[in-house]
Amino acid sequence: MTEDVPPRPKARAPRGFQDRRADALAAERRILAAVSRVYESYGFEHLDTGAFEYADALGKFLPDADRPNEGVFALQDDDEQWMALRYDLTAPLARFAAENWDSLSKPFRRYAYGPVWRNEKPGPGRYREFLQCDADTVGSDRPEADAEIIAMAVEGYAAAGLPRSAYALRINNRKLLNGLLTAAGVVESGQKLAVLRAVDKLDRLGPQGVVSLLGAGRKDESGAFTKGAGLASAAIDSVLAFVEAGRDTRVATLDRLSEVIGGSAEGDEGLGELARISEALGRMEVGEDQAVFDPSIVRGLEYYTGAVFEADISLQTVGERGESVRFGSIGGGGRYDDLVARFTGQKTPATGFSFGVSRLAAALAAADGQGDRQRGPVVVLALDQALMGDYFAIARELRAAGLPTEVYLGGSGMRAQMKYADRRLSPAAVIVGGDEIAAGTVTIKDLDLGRALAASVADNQAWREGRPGQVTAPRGELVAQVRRIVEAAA
RNA sequence: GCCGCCUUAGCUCAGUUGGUUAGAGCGCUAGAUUGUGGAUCUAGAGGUCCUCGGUUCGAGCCCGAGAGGUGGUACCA
Repeated sequence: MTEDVPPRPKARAPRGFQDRRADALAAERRILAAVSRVYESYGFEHLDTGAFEYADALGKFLPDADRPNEGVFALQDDDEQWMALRYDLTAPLARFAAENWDSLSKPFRRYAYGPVWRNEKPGPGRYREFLQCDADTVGSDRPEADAEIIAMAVEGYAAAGLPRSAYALRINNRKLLNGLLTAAGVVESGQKLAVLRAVDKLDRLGPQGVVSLLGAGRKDESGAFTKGAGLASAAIDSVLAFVEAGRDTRVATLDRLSEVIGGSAEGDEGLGELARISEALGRMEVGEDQAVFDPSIVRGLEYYTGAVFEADISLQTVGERGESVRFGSIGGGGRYDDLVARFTGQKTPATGFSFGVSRLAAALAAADGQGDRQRGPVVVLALDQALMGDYFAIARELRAAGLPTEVYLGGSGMRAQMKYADRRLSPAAVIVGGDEIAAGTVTIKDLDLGRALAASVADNQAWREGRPGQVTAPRGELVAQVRRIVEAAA
């Protein structure tokens, strides 16, 4: 009988999706706990919403029949409605706030964290599923609300464990550049957008590159040509002067900006908002090195209407192959006064910030040298089938005493069991065979001690017979002996 | 989306002008060591040579298309 062999599926994660193991998860959990504590200390309430939203709630990236998954992961519900996985936490917040507006106490302040999904080309440090952690204030147009968001972001990074010198929040206001462009006679929206994109590339291309992109266009090393914004040279000069207006302190930058902006109504409004943010940041004692006014910050998102924030990490690390590893932006946000209005028709001021948790975790791991590995449990070796009951009794006793413990459940011999415990980074192994049962004792091995000694032992016979870190104690001392070893390891 | 490069064992890679049975290191499993982790030695398992089509007596190698990966660029709510 010949049977068709069913094709075997290839075991692989979808591209852009990653498996995270205990070490990475523990790091994420630490970050989320630390940042949540900061948010709650400012009075923000925790909110969780579902992974899916109806597509029309997600904004202008609606799935259409031809390309339903452009940018988002979308599917059609059994009532034909399009639903899509959320691509950030802000759109669901806007929906929630609009849906519950009448019953919420205003301003509504909430924080949220969870995975978001984007259906786009993955790259290094860029996934199609990743964690964000957001805090937003809905219903306050005060610049002080922005200042508070900034202060929390700075505090959040510190609480997560980033060294102060490794990060900074860069702050700008959309109204400044808008006002400047209006004053310079640039009113066409496509052209404005091109200017924003050009300015955004200052850090990567430098002033020269930005000037080309503001003007006719730019050809890169690969020969590809990017069309420019087509500004006149006078306008280019004023944009460049604006972009380079950054000074050592927030107040000095403000002074310089007021010289450069040139008195448009919108520009003055932006300056006024930044001044009040500056005042509040000063009184909240947010350091000049932690929160910087930087006119070149744009944030691509079109929905921002006022202040914009972006967190940069300056950490430079070296990867496994000696290449330098750069982490991009590790968070961003800003003021979006029109998002809730999409649902309610009423202009509702809102401002918020989003931590890129996954990137932050990667940055932290690089900063402190790959981070700590999670310790394994105490392993009770299964040496004798007839004694399995005793092994489970021992494990129960240890767990009851608060010591994570497992009985080895594989089928391999003792050597493999020791190796198993070693590779799990277990602090101790409990060895009970016929000898111990007969004598009423337990043998406990301190695996860390052996790990430390291993380097200096060359001869296997000596290594084995030396039995480093191994004690045999009366059965009644089991918990005390194991606890001593585990606590020394922690 | 566009341009370049790449795809051979779990991982990193070698593979001669196109010629018999496709290799190495690391890792994995086991033995040397009946009850002891590292090192050493030995053995073993592990392959759709990315896929499909073509050229050829013969293709891992040549040609075409596609997929995936990667770097740059564009976009990025």
